[in-house]
Amino acid sequence: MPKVSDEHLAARRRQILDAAAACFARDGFHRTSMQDVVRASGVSAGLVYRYFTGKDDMIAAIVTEWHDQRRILETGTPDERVARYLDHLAGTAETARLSVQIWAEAVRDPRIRELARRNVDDPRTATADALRTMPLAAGIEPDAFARILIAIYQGLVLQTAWDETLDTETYVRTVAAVLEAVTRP
Amino acid sequence: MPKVSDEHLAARRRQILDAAAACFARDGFHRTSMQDVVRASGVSAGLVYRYFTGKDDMIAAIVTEWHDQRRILETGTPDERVARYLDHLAGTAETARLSVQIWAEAVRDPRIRELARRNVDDPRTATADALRTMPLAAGIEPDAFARILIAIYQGLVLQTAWDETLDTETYVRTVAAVLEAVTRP
Amino acid sequence: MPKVSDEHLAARRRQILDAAAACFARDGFHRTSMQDVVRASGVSAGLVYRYFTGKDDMIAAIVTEWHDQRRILETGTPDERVARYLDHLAGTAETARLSVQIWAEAVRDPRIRELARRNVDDPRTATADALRTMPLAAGIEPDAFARILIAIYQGLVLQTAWDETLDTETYVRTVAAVLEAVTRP
Amino acid sequence: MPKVSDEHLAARRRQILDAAAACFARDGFHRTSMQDVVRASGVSAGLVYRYFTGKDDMIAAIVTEWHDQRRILETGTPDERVARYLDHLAGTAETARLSVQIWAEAVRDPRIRELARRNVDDPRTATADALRTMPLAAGIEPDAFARILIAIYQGLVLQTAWDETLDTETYVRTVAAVLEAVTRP
DNA sequence: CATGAATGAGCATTCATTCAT
DNA sequence: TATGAATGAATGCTCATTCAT
Repeated sequence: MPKVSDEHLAARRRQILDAAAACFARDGFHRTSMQDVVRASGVSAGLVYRYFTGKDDMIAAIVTEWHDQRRILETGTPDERVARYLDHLAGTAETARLSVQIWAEAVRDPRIRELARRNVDDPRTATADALRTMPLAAGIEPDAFARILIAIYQGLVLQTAWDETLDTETYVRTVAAVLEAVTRP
Repeated sequence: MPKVSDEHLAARRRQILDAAAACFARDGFHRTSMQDVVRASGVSAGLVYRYFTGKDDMIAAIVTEWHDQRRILETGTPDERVARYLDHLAGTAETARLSVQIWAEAVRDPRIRELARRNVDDPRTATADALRTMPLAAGIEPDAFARILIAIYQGLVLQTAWDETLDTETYVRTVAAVLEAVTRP
Repeated sequence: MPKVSDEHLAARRRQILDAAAACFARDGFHRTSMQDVVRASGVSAGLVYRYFTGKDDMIAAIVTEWHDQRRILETGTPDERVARYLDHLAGTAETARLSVQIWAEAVRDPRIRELARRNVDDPRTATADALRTMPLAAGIEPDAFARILIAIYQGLVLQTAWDETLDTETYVRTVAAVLEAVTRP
Repeated sequence: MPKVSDEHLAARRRQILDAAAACFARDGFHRTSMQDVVRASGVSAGLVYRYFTGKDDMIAAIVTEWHDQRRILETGTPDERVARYLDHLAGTAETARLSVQIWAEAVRDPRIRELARRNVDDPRTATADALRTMPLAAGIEPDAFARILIAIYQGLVLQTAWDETLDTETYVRTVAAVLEAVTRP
């Protein structure tokens, strides 16, 4: 019985998942056929179904990995968190495109929506807690401002998904200036 | 002779388009079958094709209407624009969900992407011009800050699409406070 | 009650039938939609169904008219018949194309096949009778040669349907020479 | 691993193509639905599309095979060609019916028309060349008489398509006698 | 008499999934 | 383990026909 190593299994799974992610980022979940994934991954149709129970399972795996990208804003000193937040504003275009597809899927699939919302809520709560320890400009509600910071991140992801040439550097600098103006009144 | 009135024709088109928009907002463009639209609109399959050449044409019509929702930030005094911008932060959940589906579609369809980008770029340019006439906090680049305002709008749309209960009021007030902090240094 | 004249009715019917024949000759019966006929005839969809019970009825009407084009070889002196036969070898391309479509339809529709076969058999029998009164070259069976003359006619119709530029004149002259060689041994 | 043999693949293709040809011969190309072909071939709907890109491709394959039935009159001594020509006058009824359907399709599809015309022109040219080396009865133009021989063939195909009981033997004998009368003046 | 909006069954085709090898 | 041929339900769309006006 050709029992192969766990590394081999994991590598195969990665190979399929990466190919699928590339397809999904480009064409969306529903315009990507399993044949597309099969072709892109270089394995056979049958094999895909030994690693994933079906298309939905594959989507779930990709969404789960995407979901784990949060936690950026949940640990460290406020300054560290700000630095990491600003860093992450500049992501790759493919990641951005995949995110947008997942956002759309979150609209119709409650389980994905749950994950997507936690990707907003967990960092937001953590950020709001941090903001409450700081002096804030007049009228700034910590919780709402935390939500605004998430929105700024999401908006940039969206704009990056549509325009690879977008100059994130100036954008990041100005976000920093906004943070400065609001938290150092 | 059943050469019916133009109003009737327009109303029929609306009826189909509204039903389609509701389907698309809920399930996305590709998970919505024409049968779904047919069922939701209450007309027959054949009739849909008298008003639209096909599914793509229907999507195009919906995207075009969505695209015309911009121009909010392009006319009036700065104060009027700010008021209108803040007003529009609080949209309906269905509109938000449809927007997210269109964003996702914009990733794969260049024509839709073009419209989506213009929905960002036209207001952004107009806003940046207005910002240049105002005193700004240190480090705030007019163009980047205009983009941030769009991002804030987009982020709220996204969060509204996932969570109907989201309290937009506090959010809007805090956005106003951010504007205050940045433009009245 | 707007009771119109019989001439009007007949003219309307002709108008529709001619438009239909043109469509059928170009695209065949099954690639021509009723919408095509409606468009080509310039009347409304509903009106077509006041003159014909349906598409099949319209086809039947056209096939019946086509069927009445036989009888060429059934009356007159042998010489007159030969002259008329040779004359009819050179038909218009549109008529030829319509004939080919009818032939194909005759393969699947027994009623049309019956008419098509009578278009072969009636002239054939009449011709064979005439041939039996003439001296024939060695080995020429009157009935088979009559069939051959029909075949020659059909073959030219077919070749005309595919090639409008076909030179029928030389062809007709050589058919006459064949007749000469066979009937004047 | 079900990388099945090439023979298996070819056999499957044949199975589908034969079933399709039978359907097309009986009902014509446009009255035959893919479901009909699927039913007749005994395979699933999906499988048909692994062997043919669509209905048009299947028609093209059948027409191409049909087209290769020419060349009968292009090689060998004149006597051999005559023998083969007379042999082929007696074809099967199904082949005849398929030919008629292809002829009709040739009227509307320029690519099929091209093949159909070459099925006339290639043998005709070869035959005319052969005829030019022979003594001919008065008034017989080699090229026109070659065309007449094609017409005789086509006419018999057509009459066979409508009438399976047609006695081809007498017909063939009389065609031979005509050839005799014309080429041995 | 005449219109053309409306119908819905039927069509060609795709695609997630299975299973014999 | 790995393959890819095979399945069949579902999709977007067309079209002959009807009927309210």
